[in-house]
Amino acid sequence: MKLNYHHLYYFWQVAKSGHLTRTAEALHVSQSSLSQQIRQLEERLGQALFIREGRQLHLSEAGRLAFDYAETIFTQGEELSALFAEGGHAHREVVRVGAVATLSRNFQEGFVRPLLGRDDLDLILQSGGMDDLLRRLSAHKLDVVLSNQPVRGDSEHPWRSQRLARQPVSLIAAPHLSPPPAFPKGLSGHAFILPGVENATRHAFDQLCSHYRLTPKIAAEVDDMAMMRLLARDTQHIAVMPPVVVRDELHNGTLKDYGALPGVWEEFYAITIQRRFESPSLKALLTRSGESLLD
Amino acid sequence: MKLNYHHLYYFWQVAKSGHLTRTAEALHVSQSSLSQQIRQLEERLGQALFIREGRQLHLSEAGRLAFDYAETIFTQGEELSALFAEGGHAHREVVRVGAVATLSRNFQEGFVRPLLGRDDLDLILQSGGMDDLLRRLSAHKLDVVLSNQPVRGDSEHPWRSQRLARQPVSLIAAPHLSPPPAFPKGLSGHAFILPGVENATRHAFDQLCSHYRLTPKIAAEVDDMAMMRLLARDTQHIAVMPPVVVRDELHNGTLKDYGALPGVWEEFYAITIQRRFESPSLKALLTRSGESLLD
DNA sequence: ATAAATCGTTCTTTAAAACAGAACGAACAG
DNA sequence: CTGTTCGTTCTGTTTTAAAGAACGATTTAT
Repeated sequence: MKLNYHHLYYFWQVAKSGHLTRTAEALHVSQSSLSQQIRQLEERLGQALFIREGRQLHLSEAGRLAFDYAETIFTQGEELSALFAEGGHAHREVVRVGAVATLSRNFQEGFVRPLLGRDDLDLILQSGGMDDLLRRLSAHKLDVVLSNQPVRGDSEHPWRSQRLARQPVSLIAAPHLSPPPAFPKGLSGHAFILPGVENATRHAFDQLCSHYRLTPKIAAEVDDMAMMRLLARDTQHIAVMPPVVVRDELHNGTLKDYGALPGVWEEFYAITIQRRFESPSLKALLTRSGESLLD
Repeated sequence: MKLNYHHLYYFWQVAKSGHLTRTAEALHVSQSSLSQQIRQLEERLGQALFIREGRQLHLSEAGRLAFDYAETIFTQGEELSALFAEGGHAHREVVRVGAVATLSRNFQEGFVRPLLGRDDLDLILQSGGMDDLLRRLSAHKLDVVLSNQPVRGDSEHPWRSQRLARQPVSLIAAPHLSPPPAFPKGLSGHAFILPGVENATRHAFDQLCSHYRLTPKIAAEVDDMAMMRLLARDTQHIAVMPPVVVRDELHNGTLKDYGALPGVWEEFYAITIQRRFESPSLKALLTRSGESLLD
């Protein structure tokens, strides 16, 4: 037995104003009709939504609960309605991409590159924390979230994490360092700029160090790749990061790649909610091979 | 001309499965009925929601948009429905209070104290950042947010900030300090533990210092009142905080109150969204005099 | 290649709902 | 005590949703 949204709508309107007669006039229906349909809703839900005191209506506790739901339901509906009302113009395709703020900008750019040239489509890029982005994903305010970590979905949040690409992680530092850093030997006297502890790359790095019984000196822990790039450029410390991030600096000799760390990868995941109808453009993005994303 | 949620529901169901006939069977209606009502929805919105290719249905861009809205609308509806379905038992009153994590725990406790004894009511307390809490407030997942700062509401977010109480802010430190700190003189040689710069109390403190041309030495900036309490207890520095926070320590002599700062107040605000029907218990909380909150 | 089956649309009829109007009763104002 | 106001209930009417049949287009099977 399904919930009747028509009834719920009337309930919502009456609950908002608190008056049956006035609402009936505003909605251009008779008060008897309103009264009946609200009663039907109450019967359907099995509980009184209003407490009748004399000739006044007060929300019951159940009513307050229902009202909260009705509020989000119908504000959404009105938003939708308004969206279609404003000019009958056809809707352009929209792809909304969220990326965790700590993600390499190069990668983000590589991901959306196929969409950049197209003027038949709106691209929306948003940065944020993982929690925030996933919330937006669940609320259908985003189509995909880019992250360097997969997430485990559950029945309530049926997220799907798909690895798009992985890239090696190197020791990056100023050129002409002496002694030149190398892994696993030749690190003495150097300090490190590392990703923060909640980063998966950092975890892999720590494991690697532990395996070789190294306790590297840490100069800084940085979450943001753009920030790490700056620090690598402006200090004499060794940054542990994917070379792509500092591609330009490597090319023009400002920085040098002292070699990749074995078994340490920066990984990239696309997190989506499984849907029957994915946007065709997004689908195309997700089925590309990983290579083209990382150059 | 209002949006027909009945039509939207059918559209949502068909869009989810992608098949009209199967959906018709699942919903126990004829496919003709489904087809017609979806067509009516399209006419109402002025745009095709499905693209008919041969005998297949694909979502149009407008359809994808509508589907996203429908999704949130009807998942909310199903949640509501489920809530009432699980046993016909009457709903207990619920008061959901959010508090910014930096707020004094004493104050939070004082605020909800009248509700603690009542077993006819569920109390839900949540901590979090201001952004997060306000989002929950807007989504009707919270009834009130406690903060030490007011927020300005706008048309989209009609928040109402109501000052509940204010309390003096004192210099708090270990007893028997020499020289005993005093304001505005007698601060030399002492360092301070202060609230973070985004805190309104800190702002008032800085203004006061600037007025007396003082540049106090800062030992630590702490956002969390509970943390500040610990630091005050375990260091020799002077904490700038409301005495309430360390009431116990003041009482048993672990800490000493060296006097209130003139014109500096810690303020407490309750942020709500204006509604016609507030929970009576919440209403009672909000109309109390401020004094009882702070002892 | 042609027949049969599948799937969505359209038209017409039938069933179900939403609706309006009148009668009723309780609460409040003067 | 007498209007008037406001919500409820009952009854008949109107509107809307639903079912069924006919149709056309597309895919599958023979």
